[in-house]
Amino acid sequence: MKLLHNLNPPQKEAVQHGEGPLLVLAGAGSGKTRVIVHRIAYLIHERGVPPWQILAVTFTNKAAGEMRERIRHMLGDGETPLVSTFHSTCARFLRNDIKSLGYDPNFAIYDDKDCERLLKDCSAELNLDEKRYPVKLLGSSIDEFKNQGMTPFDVPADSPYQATLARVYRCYQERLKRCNAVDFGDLLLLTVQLFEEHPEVLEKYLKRYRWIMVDEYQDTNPVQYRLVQLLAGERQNLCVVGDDDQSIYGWRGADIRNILEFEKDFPNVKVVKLEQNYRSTKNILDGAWHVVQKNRGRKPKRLWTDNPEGESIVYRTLPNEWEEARLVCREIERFLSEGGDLSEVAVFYRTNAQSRVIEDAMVAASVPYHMVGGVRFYARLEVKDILAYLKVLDNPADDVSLKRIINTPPRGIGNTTVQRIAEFANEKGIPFHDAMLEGAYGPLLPAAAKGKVAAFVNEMEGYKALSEKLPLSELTAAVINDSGYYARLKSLPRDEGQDRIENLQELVTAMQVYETGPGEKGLADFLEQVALVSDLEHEGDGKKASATLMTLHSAKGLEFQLVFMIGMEEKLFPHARALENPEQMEEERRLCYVGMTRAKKRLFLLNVRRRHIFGQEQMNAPARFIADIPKELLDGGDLWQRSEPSHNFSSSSSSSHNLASLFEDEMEPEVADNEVRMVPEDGEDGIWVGMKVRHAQFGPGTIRKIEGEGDNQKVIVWFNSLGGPKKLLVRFAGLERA
DNA sequence: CGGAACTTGCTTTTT
DNA sequence: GCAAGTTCCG
Repeated sequence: MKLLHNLNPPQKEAVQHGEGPLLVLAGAGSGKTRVIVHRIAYLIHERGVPPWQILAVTFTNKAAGEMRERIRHMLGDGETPLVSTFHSTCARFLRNDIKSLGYDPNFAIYDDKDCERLLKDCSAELNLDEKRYPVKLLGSSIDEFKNQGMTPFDVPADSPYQATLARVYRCYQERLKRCNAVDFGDLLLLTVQLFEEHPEVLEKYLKRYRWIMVDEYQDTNPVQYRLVQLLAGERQNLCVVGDDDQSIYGWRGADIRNILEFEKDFPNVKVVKLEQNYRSTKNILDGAWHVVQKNRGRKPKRLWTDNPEGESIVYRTLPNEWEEARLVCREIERFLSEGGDLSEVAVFYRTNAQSRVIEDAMVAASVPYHMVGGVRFYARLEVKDILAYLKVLDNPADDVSLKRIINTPPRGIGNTTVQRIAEFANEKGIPFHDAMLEGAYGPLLPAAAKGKVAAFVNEMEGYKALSEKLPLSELTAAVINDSGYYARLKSLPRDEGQDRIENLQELVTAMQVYETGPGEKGLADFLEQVALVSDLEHEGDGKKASATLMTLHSAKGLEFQLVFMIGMEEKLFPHARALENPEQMEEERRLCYVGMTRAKKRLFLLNVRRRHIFGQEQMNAPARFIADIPKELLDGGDLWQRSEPSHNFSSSSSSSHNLASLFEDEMEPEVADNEVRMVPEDGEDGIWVGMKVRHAQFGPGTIRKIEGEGDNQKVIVWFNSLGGPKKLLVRFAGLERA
């Protein structure tokens, strides 16, 4: 076993550390996962620790998956340690022992949307003014309370406002319990409560899990911190790995002090620093360091690398987001022509909304890509609808799901009826489901409504019966058909219905895959996966090479040879909401650091002069981070406010464009409007047959024909250079009026 | 009660 | 610019 082979001295030190707390400060690209994996193998092989005594906790499913994979690769197929996210770990504990807290073990896990529905009911019950207490705000406040480890009774009523929040929180919590449901925050908080109020339960887990590892420790919030402490027990065989420079989840309650003060919390801790970076070129590493080094709340340190200096970091400013996207595609093509591998390419953006333009450009340029995150599959309307049927079958007390489907598709059970049932449920403090039965069989409702509700109850009983004999995928197919949901989608206009039908087919396929996979095959287990994994893994796409699109947040832990960071503009990145708050600004800076340090060989920092946000044109200054990178590391750095020359079509008509003033609104010459207006927004005034245009590549030409509208608008242009026509998507052509 | 037409408010980031 | 929520009408 070459366990210690190819490890540098500090890595070895971390791997070989025995009992007692261990803090590994692992810089970007310093072989962090490697250390965890090797350490686990070391414990098992050299220390004789049984695998089932080891628990490794991560933040994301992706990280857990990767770690599991690498452990299996190292240890083979035998028994493996439990590697899972905080939330899945807690869900597992709660499924076993939540009875002690008065919930049923088949509790549902609510996502944000579900919680919002519930909160709305609470808000109504408490007669709150929705203007003063927007549901969104209530939700985030409660989430924050939970992250801090506070129950409704821990909320200090030091102002009327706080007192109201506490009341909402209490109401919300009661309702969740009545639904036999928990939210994400509860998974952690209830587990802590469980352990603190029932020491005998904790004892059970302490006996079993004797070695605890926590990845990305800098991202733990106070509840997670408490959980880790509880699980460490007196043994304190606790190994935490993290990097304060990569703490990017402050908004989710993560407290960077957890890692900065770990040494205080565990006085006899062993600290190991991993400072050699194996990933990036010197230029990239240096550039990133200059960005993050400005932060005050960090442990002073500087990574080093034996890697070559490498290429300069490339900085470019484009006229608009479409040109930005096109540059990305062109550079990807260049990279491929140099023999690069598409799976080594990533595009990072600050907000999900930015992905669309890139996607469109990639489709147009035929660059295969896949998106990580984004609109989650299981969050789609139609998927949630069908899942709601299944959730009710699994847990009839689930009010939110039941109310969702009772009249979806329409079965003539209107608002009045639902309201009456809900009122009855509230009066009695019983689940909506029980009140609904009363409606179907008792004197609660007028005859017409009663009949319809009874029919629905019947329908659900039918599914329940099916659920006992059919595999999940077939049950689901039956629900989709028999409920009339499918017929309804069919009846929609083609463009609306088709996507949704395909999504439902994908849902059934996902279930079939799940059924043939290993492990549990039940409905409850599937639902848990859906709640916690929250996205379909598209690994099955045959590892077909494709570029990766994702937010900066989901980029953490990954690496690529070629990285683009787009939208490097003030108000976007750093995000507008961070501008006023120094702490949040530090987090943006770390986010920038995380993004840059993902790049192994080539790094592009891009921004645009004008961008559409909320459908409105905005002009923002370049991200401040650009100016923090020494000019000698940057290609384009000395001209940092200059437009990208070779792709700035109007540069010939106005050389003043090349100078620094472009970002100042007043100075913006109107000539620049041309190229922007040419980008079709709603197909309005911009173009007409016979119009003379200029194309970056093909030069001057004349529009012969216009086809389609909006995003799909195409033009046929007769180009002089070609001596013939060319069909172009207006959106991507970047045509300029000639 | 159901569906169309209109209005709104929204965007950080994820389990 | 868009999706979701609300209002209004048949």
